[in-house]
Amino acid sequence: MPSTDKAGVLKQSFTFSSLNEDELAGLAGLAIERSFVPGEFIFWDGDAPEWFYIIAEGRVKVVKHSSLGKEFIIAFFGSGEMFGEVAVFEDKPYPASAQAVAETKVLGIKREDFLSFLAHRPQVAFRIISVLGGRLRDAQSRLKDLAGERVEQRLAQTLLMLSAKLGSTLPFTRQEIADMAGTTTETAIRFMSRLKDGGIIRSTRGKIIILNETKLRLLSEGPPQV
Amino acid sequence: MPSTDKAGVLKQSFTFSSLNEDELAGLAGLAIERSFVPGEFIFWDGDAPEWFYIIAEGRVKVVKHSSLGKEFIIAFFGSGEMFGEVAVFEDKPYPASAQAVAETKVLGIKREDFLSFLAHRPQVAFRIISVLGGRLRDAQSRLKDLAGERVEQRLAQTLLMLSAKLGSTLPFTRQEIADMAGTTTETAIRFMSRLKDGGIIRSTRGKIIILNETKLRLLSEGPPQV
DNA sequence: CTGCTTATATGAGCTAAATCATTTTCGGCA
DNA sequence: TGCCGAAAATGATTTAGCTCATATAAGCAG
Repeated sequence: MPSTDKAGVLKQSFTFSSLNEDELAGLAGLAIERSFVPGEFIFWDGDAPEWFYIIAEGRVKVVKHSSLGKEFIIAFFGSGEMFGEVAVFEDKPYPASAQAVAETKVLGIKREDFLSFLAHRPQVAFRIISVLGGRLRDAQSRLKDLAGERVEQRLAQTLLMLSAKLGSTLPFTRQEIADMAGTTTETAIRFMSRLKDGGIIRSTRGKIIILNETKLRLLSEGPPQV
Repeated sequence: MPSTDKAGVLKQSFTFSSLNEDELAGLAGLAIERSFVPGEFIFWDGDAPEWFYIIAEGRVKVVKHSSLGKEFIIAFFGSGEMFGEVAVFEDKPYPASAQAVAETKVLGIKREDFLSFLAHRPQVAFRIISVLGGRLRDAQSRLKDLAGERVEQRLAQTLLMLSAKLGSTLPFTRQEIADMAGTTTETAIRFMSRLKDGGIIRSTRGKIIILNETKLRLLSEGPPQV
């Protein structure tokens, strides 16, 4: 018996939720399932883009490394989200690496299979445009922050972005937050300590709970008048 | 008589070049032409996304401002390139401002008109996926640079990116380069002076000519061993 | 419970790059 | 031609935040 209901996984993803049963079954037929343990890489920056992925369960981070080896986290993805798609559409090497951060199952679809499936489903193409558009918007906003805001504001901005997506409980270490905001772990820790003192967050090891989003937003916007 | 051959402009853009004469004419019929003088804004960050734009002639920069007013240049666009599309697809306010940097003519198409045109042209949707994918890739690469590389390497990277798109003669001031690399004008000037001394670039006012791309690439990659 | 690993915390210096200030050069135009 | 505004150049000073070093605490395996 199948270990995962592939069509069900596809159905619950934004990109494919508009497909009917037959179409879902057809696409599911093209998909294979792969499992990864925490820390394992799904693909590496520079690999040929053979596969397009959808997360069935678990969590994946997409990262790039600087010339000095420092890690930058482009994004975290969870169930129903796709990744690796940019490389697939352009037929260029993956521009980043994907790494499982939890016990993770993904559906993989071969590049050519996916493209020919897509050729007959304009509505899926529109969904993809929508997803890419949203990601582009995010990326440009982060670019502006990295280029022009100070660390405090970048960190606050990062927390807000995460909470908009995941709710007020964020399952991240300070190191991960730092790698998303483009700063060091120490700086992230110091900032979080101040947020804790100010009653803006609460936290346990590896978890951050946002208590006062309004104050956090102030910090992320205004000049550092604290 | 029409001041501009609208269908001709569309035809020479990557996104629409696959359309046939009739389709081009149809789309051209939806487009209006607008002209801008250097410095004039086409839309502002936060405006409602009524229009989707294609450049007929001239040059446009897309910028975002930090909380302290510092300008960050997301991209420059020239003839045949589209901009403002992310806002249009998502029906959210423009996430950045667009400003003409030269005498510029653009074709504008109303959001709804464009979307309904697109609904019947999957091949155009694929082109758009391709454009968005490329821009997303660029943005993510720049994110990594801004977060993890030092200014020297970011500046070198910026020059390389521009030369890949425009050739070895780059019509930019040091200030513009700085605003793209996320640094200050002074720092950009100092860096350029060193590049000049090293015979890597030549330059006149407002123009930079890359003489030795190989050396520049070394600078952009390696640790600063100069 | 005990030890071990990993996250969090905190202090003290150091440095890349920003800031501030002034000067020189260029190119268009009256 | 000579003037003027913008771009480019250069020096001096300051500082945000990175680095390095060391310490405490929390979860987990045996």
